Amino acid sequence: MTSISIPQIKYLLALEQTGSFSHAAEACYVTQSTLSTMIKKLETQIGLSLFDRSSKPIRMTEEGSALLSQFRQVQLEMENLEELIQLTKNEFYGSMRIGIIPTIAPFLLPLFLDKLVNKYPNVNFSIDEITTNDITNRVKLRELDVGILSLPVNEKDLMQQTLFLEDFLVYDARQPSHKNYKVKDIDPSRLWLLEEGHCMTTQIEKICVLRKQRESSSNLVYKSGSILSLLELVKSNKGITLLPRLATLRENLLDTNCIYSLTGTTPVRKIGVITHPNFAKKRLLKILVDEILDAVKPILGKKKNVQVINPY
Amino acid sequence: MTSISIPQIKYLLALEQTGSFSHAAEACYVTQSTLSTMIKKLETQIGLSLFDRSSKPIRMTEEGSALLSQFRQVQLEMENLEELIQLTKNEFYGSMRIGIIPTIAPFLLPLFLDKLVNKYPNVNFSIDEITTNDITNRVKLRELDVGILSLPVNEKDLMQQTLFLEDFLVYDARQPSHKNYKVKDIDPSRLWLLEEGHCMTTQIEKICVLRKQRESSSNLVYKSGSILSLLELVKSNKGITLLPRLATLRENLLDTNCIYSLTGTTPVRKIGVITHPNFAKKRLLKILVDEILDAVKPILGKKKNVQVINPY
DNA sequence: GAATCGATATTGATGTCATCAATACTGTTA
DNA sequence: TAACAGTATTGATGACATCAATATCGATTC
Repeated sequence: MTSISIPQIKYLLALEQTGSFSHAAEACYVTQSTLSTMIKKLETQIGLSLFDRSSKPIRMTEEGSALLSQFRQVQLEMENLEELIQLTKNEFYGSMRIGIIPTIAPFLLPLFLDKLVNKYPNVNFSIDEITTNDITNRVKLRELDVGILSLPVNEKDLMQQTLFLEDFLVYDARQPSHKNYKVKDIDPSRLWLLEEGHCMTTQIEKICVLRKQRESSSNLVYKSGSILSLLELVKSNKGITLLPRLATLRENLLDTNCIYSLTGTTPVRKIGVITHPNFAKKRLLKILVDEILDAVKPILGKKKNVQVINPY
Repeated sequence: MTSISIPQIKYLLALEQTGSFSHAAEACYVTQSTLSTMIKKLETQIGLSLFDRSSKPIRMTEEGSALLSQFRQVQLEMENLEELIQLTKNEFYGSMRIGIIPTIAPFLLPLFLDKLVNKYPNVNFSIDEITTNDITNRVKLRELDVGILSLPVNEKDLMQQTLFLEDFLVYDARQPSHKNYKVKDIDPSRLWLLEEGHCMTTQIEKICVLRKQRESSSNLVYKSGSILSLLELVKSNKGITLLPRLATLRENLLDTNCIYSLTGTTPVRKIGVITHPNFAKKRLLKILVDEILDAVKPILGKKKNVQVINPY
C-alpha cells in the first residue's frame, strides 16, 4: 500500500504550472495517461479533489491551493538533498596522495588504513613511504596531498597540524638486566642508527647528545637503510637503539622484554600532518586525521613531563 | 529508472536511529531483507556509501552524516504535508446548509451552484428557499450555516457580509411606450407585489411610497406567493412591478423590452450573507462568497448615485 | 443536429519494482 | 569447532508505474 511518492508531487506541480494534463505530461517525460492516472491516484490516496477539471485551463481546487505551497516545500527539500549529494560525492571522490615517513609507516598504517579504505571506496588512496625532505618538497609541489611525519618541518608555507606525541623507548638487545635506563647509561659504541636522511636519526642523536662522541669510539659505522634492518642488526649484534612507542608493540619484530623506558624527562616526537595551504579537501583530511587519532589514542594516552625532540 | 523514494528515506533514518538493520526493519514494518536491499539500492543510486557495516552498532559514514540532516528535512516536510492534508480534509468535508430568499434563488443559484458543487464533491450542499425571517431564525439556531438574502437583517448577533448591490428596474407589461420611468409615473392601481413576508415587498413599497395610497384605490388586492406567479400575473394583467436586475435577465420569464430603468436616484438592495458568529468553516464560506461574486460581477458592475432600500 | 476537434479518462498489456521467505555468509563468543 | 546474532543474497511474487490504444466529454463549426 503506497503513500505519496516524489514523482506524484512532481506531476502535481507540473499540472498546476501548465494547466493541462497533456502539457504537464510532456514536461515530466511521461504519457498523458500516466499523468492523468497518477494525479487521480494521488487524489484518491489523500481523499481530496485537488484539481477542477471543468475549467480551462485546469485550475486547482481550494483544497489543492491550500496544499500547494507545502507540496512545493517537499519538492524544494528533495532538490536540496540531490544537490547536497552531488557536492558530497565531489568531495569524497578522486584521490588522496599520502606521503609517510618509514619510521611511522609500518607501525601506524596497519592501525587505520584498512578501515579508511573500506569507508571511502570512491577515494583512491596512494601511499608513498619516503623521507621528510621528499615529503615536504612534494607537498609543496602538489605532487602529494598530505604528509604524515614528525613535526615541525622547516617550511613555514605549509600547513602543519600536530596529531599526537610519541615517546622514545630504549631497545637493548642483550639479556634483560635493567628495570630503567638513563640516557647516560646508553653505550654509544653499541648504538645503531638509521642512515642519514631519517629525521629520527637526528632526533636520537639529539637525545643521546652524541654525534661526535659516537664517531670517535668505533671502527664500524653502519647505518641501516630500513627500520627492519635496523631491528635485525640490533638484535643479532646485541646492540642498542631508541624506538618510538608504536614500533615497540610489534612483537613479531623484537623481544618486547628488552624495551626500557627512559627515566627523568621523556623524549618525544611530534607526529602530525602537513598539507599545501590551498589543499581543498578539508573534510576528507579531517576524516584521515580522525581515523589516525582513533587508532593511536588508546595506545599512547596522555604524556607528562616530556621533552619534544625536533627532527632538525 | 527510479530516484530516491520516501520509503527509502524512512528506512535510512530508522537505520541511523537504531544502528541495526533488523531493528530498523521492525520499526518500518518491513522485513530485514527488504530494508537491507533498499538501503543498498539507495547507496547505489546516489553513488555513496552511507553506512559503515563493520561497526556495531552500525554507524553512518562521513558522507552519510553529511547528508543526514537534509534527509531529515525532507522527512519533516513530508510529515508537514500529511498533517496539512488532514487539516484540509476536515475543513472541506461534511455539509453546508444554505438558506436563500425566493427573490434571489431562481436568478442567482443557476449562475454558480453547479460549479460550486462540482468543485467540492466532498461537501454536501443543502439549499432551503425560505424567507428572511425564517433564514435569520434558523441561522441563529444553527439549523442553517449560511443565509443569502437582502441586508441588513435586524439581528445584531449574526455576522453579516454584503456581497453586492442589486438595482431595481420597472417591469411594465403593457406595450412599450416609455424610454424612462420616474417613480411618480408608476400607477399604484396596476402595481403587483409579492405577499407580505417578502422583504422585497417592503422594499418596493418604500420605493413607491405607497402603502396607504395603494389600499385606497383598488377593490382587488392580490399578493402572489411566488415570484413566478407574480411575473405571470403582471404579464397577463398588463400590470407593473419592480424587479431586481438579476431577475430581468431571464428572457424565458418576461419580455425584456418591457424593462425600464428608473431615472434619478437608483433604488438598490444589498445582497449578502449571514452566518452564526461561531461558524467555523471560514474558508468554505469564502469559497461560496468568491463563487457568487465571480458570477455576478460581470453582470452588475459598479453602481452610481444609488439609494439603498433596506428590507425592513 | 451532426461532424470535427482537443482534451481527459479508461482499459488492457507489460516491464519494473518492492517485498517476502529462505538461506548463504560473516564476525563474535563460548 | 559449534553456536549465535546479524547482514547480504537469491528466487518468487504480487503491486505498481507506465505505455499505446481508445472511449468519453464538452466546445466549436458547418
